[in-house]
Amino acid sequence: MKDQPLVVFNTLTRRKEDFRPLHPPFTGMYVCGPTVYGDAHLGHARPAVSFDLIFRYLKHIGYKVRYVRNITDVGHLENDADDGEDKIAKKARLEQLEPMEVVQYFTDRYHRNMDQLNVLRPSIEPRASGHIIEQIEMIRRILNAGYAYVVNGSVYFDVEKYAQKYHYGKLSGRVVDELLVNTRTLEKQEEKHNSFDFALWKKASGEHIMRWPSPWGEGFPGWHMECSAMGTKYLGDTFDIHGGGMDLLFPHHEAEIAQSTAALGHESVRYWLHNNMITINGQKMGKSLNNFITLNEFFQGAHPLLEKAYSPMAIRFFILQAHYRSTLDFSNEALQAAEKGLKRLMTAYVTLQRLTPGTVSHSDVPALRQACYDAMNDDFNSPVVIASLFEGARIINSVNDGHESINKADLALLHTIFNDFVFGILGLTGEELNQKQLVDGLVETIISLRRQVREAKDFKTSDLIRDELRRLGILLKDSREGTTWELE
RNA sequence: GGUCUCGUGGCCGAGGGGCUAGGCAGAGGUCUGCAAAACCUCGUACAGCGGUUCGAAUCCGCUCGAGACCUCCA
Repeated sequence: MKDQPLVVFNTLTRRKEDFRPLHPPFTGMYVCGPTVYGDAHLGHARPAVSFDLIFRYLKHIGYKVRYVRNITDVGHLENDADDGEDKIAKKARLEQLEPMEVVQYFTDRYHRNMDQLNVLRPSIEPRASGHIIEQIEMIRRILNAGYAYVVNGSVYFDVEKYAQKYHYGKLSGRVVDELLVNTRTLEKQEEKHNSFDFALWKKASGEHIMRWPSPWGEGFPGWHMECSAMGTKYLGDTFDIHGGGMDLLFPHHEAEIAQSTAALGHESVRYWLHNNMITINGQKMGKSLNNFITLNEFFQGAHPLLEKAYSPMAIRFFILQAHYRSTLDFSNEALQAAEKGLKRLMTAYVTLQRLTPGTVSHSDVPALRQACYDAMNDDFNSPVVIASLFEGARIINSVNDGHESINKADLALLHTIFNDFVFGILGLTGEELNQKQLVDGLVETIISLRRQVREAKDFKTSDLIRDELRRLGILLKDSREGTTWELE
């Protein structure tokens, strides 16, 4: 079952293809990571969880995966691709911090959020600012190949020239002639030959603080350069998978293809995988619409649109219940449904631990396992995996209730299925109860029961309760106002 | 305006020419001191209109509606 071909939907061909890595058992995957100028929101969780699922599954079926996910800390501009302020630099100016302080702060917070979601760390997490040399080198190669031009200390990609030999727009379906008509003409773009040309290197103006020396003067790299440079640096000139959000298809990924092809003479990426968006009230949740809810807000319930707090695992499960290429609509109702479904699955797992085998099985457990692999092999169809796992939960509960039985081999298989898929591949974890809340609640409950006993003048029982708690290190103190407690 | 998606029962979501997922919510039942959990049963959904076909939610066309990208966004 693991030997069945894995089929993935390649955005480049718009169809499902057999996944055949270049150098099995090794495979490489590059995914566009966050620009660290703010807290991660639910939209950021989608690619993180989706590609975590893919990373986990590839490893599960035996690949040695090198997973590269970058941190964008320079070059990502606001407003338009060539003349906005750098997002990081802007934040630094507003907060009166060094840009790298902003980067460190939000990178740390991003990592914390990803850990909470049980998203595995990538194998390599390169930063754009740490790869200026590689980017300059790649720009030089593009220039040498004749697909870029220098103007006044900046370097631009020559899309028209490139399009004469290669297919610009092959990933996103854009047509160069139409781009000319449809691309907005923006201010201060007179340096470019064509409006659709994009910056590889930008000259730094006087007040620009994030700047590096280059053959073309002091400046900084264009946003698209980092991924081309770092992807090929760590995964080779040709590598298997490149992922990211669908909103990056154009221009970001299209530009990446053009850059790599111009510099190397061939494309770098074999399979392009794109996750869809999370919507809120039918619209994409994103920075620009200012309709996003951060992960921390979800975890704390601290947002007007949230009826309550949602645990990281509820969020993860919510995301996995939809296929990664479908839009997923946020609502409190949907989130609460996910929360309850997750609880049902986890409770079944606990029940599974105390099941004892019988002589016959009434349910087809091997078929269940097969269904899980079939679903994953069909472009990572996690919702179908989850449906099968719920069938597993049904079997567990029925056996537990004595409505059916399961033989020894099938019981062992059920353990394997849950361990492999629930924890290993879907990456779900049991919710940890908040220990402090739990202790507080328990002690308060005991104190209130003891009060009833005391009111009934049953001091023998009330003293017994106090002594037993004291043995655990919990000291009860009775006073006129009532009973308080503390840990000794 | 261009390119491209998508419209599935109260909600979320798979599937994708005949075998009609799953979760949540709801109804009934079993169990039960009560409750919870669990199990069983139930609703018979595919935007509309045509067409192809023995047969369409699934293919084709049109209409309506929603969204994404075309500018930074995961």
